[in-house]
Amino acid sequence: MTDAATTPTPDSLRPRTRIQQKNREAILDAALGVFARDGFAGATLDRIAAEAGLSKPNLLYYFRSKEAMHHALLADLLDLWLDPLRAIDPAGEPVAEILTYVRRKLGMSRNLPRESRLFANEILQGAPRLQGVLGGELAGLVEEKAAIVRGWSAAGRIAPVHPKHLFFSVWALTQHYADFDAQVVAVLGPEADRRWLDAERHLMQLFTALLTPAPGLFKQGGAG
Amino acid sequence: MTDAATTPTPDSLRPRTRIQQKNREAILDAALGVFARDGFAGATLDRIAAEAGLSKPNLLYYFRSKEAMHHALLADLLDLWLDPLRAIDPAGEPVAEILTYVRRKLGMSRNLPRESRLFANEILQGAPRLQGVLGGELAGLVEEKAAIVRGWSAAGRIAPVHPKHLFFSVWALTQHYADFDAQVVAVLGPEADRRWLDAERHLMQLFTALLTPAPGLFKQGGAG
DNA sequence: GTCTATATTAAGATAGAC
DNA sequence: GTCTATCTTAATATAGAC
Repeated sequence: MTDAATTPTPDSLRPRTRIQQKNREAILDAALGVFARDGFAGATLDRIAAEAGLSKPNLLYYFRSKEAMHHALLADLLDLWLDPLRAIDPAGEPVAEILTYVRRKLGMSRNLPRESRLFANEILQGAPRLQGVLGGELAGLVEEKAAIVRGWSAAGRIAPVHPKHLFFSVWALTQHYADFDAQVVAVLGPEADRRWLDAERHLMQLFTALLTPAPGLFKQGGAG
Repeated sequence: MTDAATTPTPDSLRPRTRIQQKNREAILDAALGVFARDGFAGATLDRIAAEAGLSKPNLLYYFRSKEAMHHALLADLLDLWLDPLRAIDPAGEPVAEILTYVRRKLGMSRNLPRESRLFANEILQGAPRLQGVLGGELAGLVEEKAAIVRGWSAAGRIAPVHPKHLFFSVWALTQHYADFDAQVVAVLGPEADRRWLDAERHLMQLFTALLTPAPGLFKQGGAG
């Protein structure tokens, strides 16, 4: 079955010419930067137009409103954002699985800081446009992964931790380096160049200490 | 020496009638809520006026501009924000000092969430009005306290950690519960009522695990 | 599809009566 | 000190030519 009118084709996937695609992407890229820095209310179409290299009315040819641009960005974001969490494998080695998760999330902070800030802005403002998704898709996925962590704790393969607060910790610690970068850089001064490397080392140490089970208790099966 | 004209009296301390004081405080209180939720650009004088129970022109009788209100809030905030960090005592028991610090910071997230979000909004936007203070007062204080932590690590009284990234971790983990409350509540669902208690337990466990030095290495002096 | 010109609304700030 | 009325600017969005 090829793509057809059977399933309602989402707006973001409607076929377009190469020029249309290119302009759409240029607009969304510019909008991402502006929304991330200035928030929804602080962002202006003038700025987005300038950064995209298009005129303001031309922006509104591609998106019917500022709101629509913001919506298009957010709609794609959560999926991307949750990829590392989805990748947690119940069959993997528990501590390694979580350390990998942390490393991936930190990598996203480093490589996608605008996305992180867009998300942070939205949540800070009470998640007016994400409420449903947070309580639905996100809560469901977290519930599923929390059960895995709970199982690992019960089996003594990691220390007993509150699974959901463990995830909060991963989010808080990794996203901090994107969202609060201005503060991180100001505090570190000349050390700031090394911040991503030092952050990774620090977070590996932190989660290893938190999760490594106390020796001699429960351990069943051992390594491998 | 009582207060006199010797030191330039800051605007926020100029003597006022009780009514003036009360209105000023009502305005700042309302402004704090609105700036925290909507960011600087998203905040409107109409909203602030409504929440303060005053007319818009009356707001501008007390503060010459929206910018001035924001400035007044930020000016007081950093001092308050850094109090728990200042309280870290080099003569205290290392792990206990840091756990106390974490507990105080978490308490501030719980009791002063608007302040936390105001601060987060500002940093998220690149700290345009705090750059100087972050690189000055904040960086200086962190440097001082980092030296203490470094000393504790060197003496084997806590595990060897990167002191500044340790502070970042405290900030990220505690402020997350204020700034991302919408997400925390959505993910926890019915558990959300217990979030502050569970967060405290989780963070105590996390920092205890991170900081407690490996037994048998270095330990000099022991308990007491 | 892209532009110039413009309608419309909202928000910061001021004037001036009381 | 506080209000109503208003000025002014800036920003979203649209009309209509090309």
